[in-house]
Amino acid sequence: MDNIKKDNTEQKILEAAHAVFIKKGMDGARMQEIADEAGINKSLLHYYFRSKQKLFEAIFRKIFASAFPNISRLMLSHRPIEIKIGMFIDQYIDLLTNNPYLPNFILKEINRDPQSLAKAISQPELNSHEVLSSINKQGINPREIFQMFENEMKAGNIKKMNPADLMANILGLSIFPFAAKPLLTIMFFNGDKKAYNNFLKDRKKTVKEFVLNSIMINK
Amino acid sequence: MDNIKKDNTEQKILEAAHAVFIKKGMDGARMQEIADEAGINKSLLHYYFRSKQKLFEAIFRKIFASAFPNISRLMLSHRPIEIKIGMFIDQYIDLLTNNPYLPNFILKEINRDPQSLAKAISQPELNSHEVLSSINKQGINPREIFQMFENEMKAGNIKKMNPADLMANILGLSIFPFAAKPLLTIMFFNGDKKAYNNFLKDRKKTVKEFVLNSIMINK
DNA sequence: TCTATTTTTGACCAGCTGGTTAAATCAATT
DNA sequence: AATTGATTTAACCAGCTGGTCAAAAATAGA
Repeated sequence: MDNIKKDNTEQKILEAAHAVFIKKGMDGARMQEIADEAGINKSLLHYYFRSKQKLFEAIFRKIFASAFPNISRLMLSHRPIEIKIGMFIDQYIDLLTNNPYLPNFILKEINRDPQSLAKAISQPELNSHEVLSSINKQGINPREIFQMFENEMKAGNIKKMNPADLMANILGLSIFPFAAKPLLTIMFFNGDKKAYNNFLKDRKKTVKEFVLNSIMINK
Repeated sequence: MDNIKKDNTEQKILEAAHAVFIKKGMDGARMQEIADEAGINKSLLHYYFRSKQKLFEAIFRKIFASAFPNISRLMLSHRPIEIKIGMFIDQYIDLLTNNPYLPNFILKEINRDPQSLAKAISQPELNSHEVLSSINKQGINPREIFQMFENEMKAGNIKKMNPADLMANILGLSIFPFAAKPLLTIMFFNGDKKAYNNFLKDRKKTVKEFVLNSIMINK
């Protein structure tokens, strides 16, 4: 069998499906559109992936995994807490800047079908060779990160608070401007896209300042 | 003409459409489902509202308006800034607690069709009698609020920062836990819904502390 | 070259969706 | 009771969607 050709087609399908699904979501995407994007016959989609659902699940796991880069490795490393939080915000906003459709896709799909989410977490990324380097293969384990936060609090390095709140705050501050892009562009910047982009450009700095101002203990 | 009957049917349609659209969104909603929910024939939907699009727009404006309670009146009132921000966070999280599907609906639709958003802002809520009391009829004007923030900064009451950042931070911190409910329930609380609800219960307090800790100037 | 297997295609289908239409029902006026 | 106009219904339709299938094309092995 011609593995090269097979892999090529499968790869083309995956890339096309990724592009279409992330733009339109599961409901909005059309199999014909994916086929066109891949430059192949629609039936081939069903030949390689039995149904739209199966194809979507394959893509969803990838996209979902890419939305959570190796947080754990960074967060559990031995650096000062303010450095770790700062680096995380930097990396996360960089990720969102390069993949601005990510938040919208994730939010839409986890609300449309929360089951997929559980599945994606329990069966993370089984693909053989082309695993994105940024994926945390063990899945994300927030409890370890929460524990680390609590240790820093006990050590008196940051103010005491619910670690889930701290994590949610960091994520919310990072993600919101991307998820609500059209809203902010129109309401805050009167439709001026350049003004919105300038706002985004400074966002890494301002989020870091905002978070650290809030949680660092004045010495 | 029998205005009572007409109003009744129209009202039933609006309520049914509201319920279905907020659950499924424009793409996922079915005219038949709305008709069933209202207990009427599907053709009646087209009799009262010409098309699905028209019906959706009528509902969208209402839902969108309800998502922005009279921020301006509160924010421009003569109270200390920390009180105003605290009250706003209280009110907003209360609103989201009572309408947990709001963030998901708004985020989904403003990204699906940003045009509607512009329309909803420029043509806010023209309905005659049953205008929600919480709606700011003039629409929201963030620039006035930004100006107020800047005045407080100049007066040395809060730290200097981009007012758009401050507003985005307050909104993001408030909205994110609701928009990402399934994600947080599974990843943070291991699927334990009670733990998620407890988290939400304290959220007003923790968001207020987080924001004020960050922006208040130590005296 | 001939055969067997895999890959690709085009034609097709059942089911659902938003929407239309003509007829039936209802309510008010005369 | 008859007329008129608004409201409601049932039946229907065109178009699209995911999916199937048999045949064709490509490939690999003998």
